[in-house]
Amino acid sequence: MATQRRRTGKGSGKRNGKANPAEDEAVYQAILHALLEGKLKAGTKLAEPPLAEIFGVSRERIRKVLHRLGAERRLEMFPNRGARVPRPTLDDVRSVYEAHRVLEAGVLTQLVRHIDDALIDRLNAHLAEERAAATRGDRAASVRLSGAFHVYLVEALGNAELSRFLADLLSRSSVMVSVYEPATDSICAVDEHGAIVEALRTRDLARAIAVSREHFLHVESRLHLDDDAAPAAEDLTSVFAAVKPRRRKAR
Amino acid sequence: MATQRRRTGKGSGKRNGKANPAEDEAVYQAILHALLEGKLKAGTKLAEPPLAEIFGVSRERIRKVLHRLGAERRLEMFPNRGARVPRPTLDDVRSVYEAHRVLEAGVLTQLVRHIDDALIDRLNAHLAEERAAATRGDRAASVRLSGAFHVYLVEALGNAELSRFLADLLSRSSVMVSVYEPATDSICAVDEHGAIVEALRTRDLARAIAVSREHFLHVESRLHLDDDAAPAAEDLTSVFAAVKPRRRKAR
DNA sequence: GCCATGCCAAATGTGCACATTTACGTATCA
DNA sequence: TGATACGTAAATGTGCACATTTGGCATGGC
Repeated sequence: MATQRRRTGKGSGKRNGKANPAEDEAVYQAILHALLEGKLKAGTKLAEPPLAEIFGVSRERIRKVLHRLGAERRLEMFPNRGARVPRPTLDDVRSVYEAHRVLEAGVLTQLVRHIDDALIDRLNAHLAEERAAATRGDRAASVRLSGAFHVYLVEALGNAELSRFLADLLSRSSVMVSVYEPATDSICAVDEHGAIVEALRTRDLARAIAVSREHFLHVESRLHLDDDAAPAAEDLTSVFAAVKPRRRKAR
Repeated sequence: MATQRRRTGKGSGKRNGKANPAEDEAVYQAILHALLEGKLKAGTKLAEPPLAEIFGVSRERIRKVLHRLGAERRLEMFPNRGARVPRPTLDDVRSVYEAHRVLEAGVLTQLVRHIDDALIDRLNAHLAEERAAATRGDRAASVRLSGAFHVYLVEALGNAELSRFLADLLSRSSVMVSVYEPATDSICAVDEHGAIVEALRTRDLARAIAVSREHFLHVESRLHLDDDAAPAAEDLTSVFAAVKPRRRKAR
């Protein structure tokens, strides 16, 4: 078996250098969720030492995660000056929405060529779910299903590149929505989704694109700059208090 | 060894650990270029120690670059087993081409709403360049300008998200082209580009999309699986011989 | 009173020394 | 002879110590 070689010095029961890829993912998911939920105020600095202390992992692990999030443009990285929560401008938000609009126009163009009854049925089933959630006033489900509708459209093409791009856009817009919160009922109106499906069923591409466009403009028009209405916090400890796998003890 | 340290230039610190962020970028660009140029055979393992030796930098530097390339899906990462040059299937290639096709359909849809004479003039000027390169037989310029045409179309929208997505698709397809090399004259036929511009000028969206679609299908049809025709090498030293910033002891 | 300068604590960046895992050659046995 | 087990070398993963940089604060000069 393994020769038990204990490193002298700071062992003291704590796990020293072991491979644990799950820990990376846990920290990554925790910070990502905090970003997506809007729990972190825009401009907040994410320093390595306090995060390492909060999560009870080494600084290098935090470091790796922060750089990964930076590469995904979910954090703003400043050389030698650390990572900060990005402060998206209203133009940034419009850019994401426009990209989603343009993408969906292309998707619809491709869809009308390959659409079949089975897909129409699936989309209608999804619409039924959306309506059910709306009628019973389940706002969380409504928001989720509204986003899922657009995911359905893209995934109907079965193209991994397009699906990935849409997922990126959606996660990005969800962050921004927390800043420029619409705070209205549901993000997407179900009847607009239904109109898109109906246009697809009749292979009316021009109408499908027009409805989709109006739909996105409608959603976009609800955005408004609302600076200090966001309940986001700056205190990292309170933000990550719930998901703390810490092993270290307090000093 | 040599205690001589230069402040300027790339004084590749072997024993001395100094900050040099430009070195990261140099290594990254070198490997990325090798990938884009198709110099690396699909399936080749990129181990850290030999690369560190070749570039004359520390292993951690190589490590960081490899992981970055893995996050960009330009390398295949296997936990505890290193990085390998991906081996794209023909379906992968078709997926990228289809994504490009779908994206451009959306871009054209948006473009016909905002197009003006100045843009038409710029596009025509670009077409003239393409024709000039084609008539003088400059294949390298033809390929470059052909790709730039599609970049022009997207950048006319001024949307950073869409531009980034297209750049990603283009770099990905250029890698794949080296595997499934078309080896024909030019990637894009100039007259097809001209037809797109003409359709845009007359605001004929349906025709623009149809031409674009045919254009992409035309390019895609040239692809063919050509296993061992690729001149890619497996020997890392020879691949990176030209871009070796390594410092010798005494010279 | 205000700006410039220098010092110090904290944070970031990096090389290095291990631990762990994988790959591979060799020996042993059925 | 072939397949399995084993031991060793190499490669990957990680924590740690240290260099470098940054930001703030105090001091002193104008």
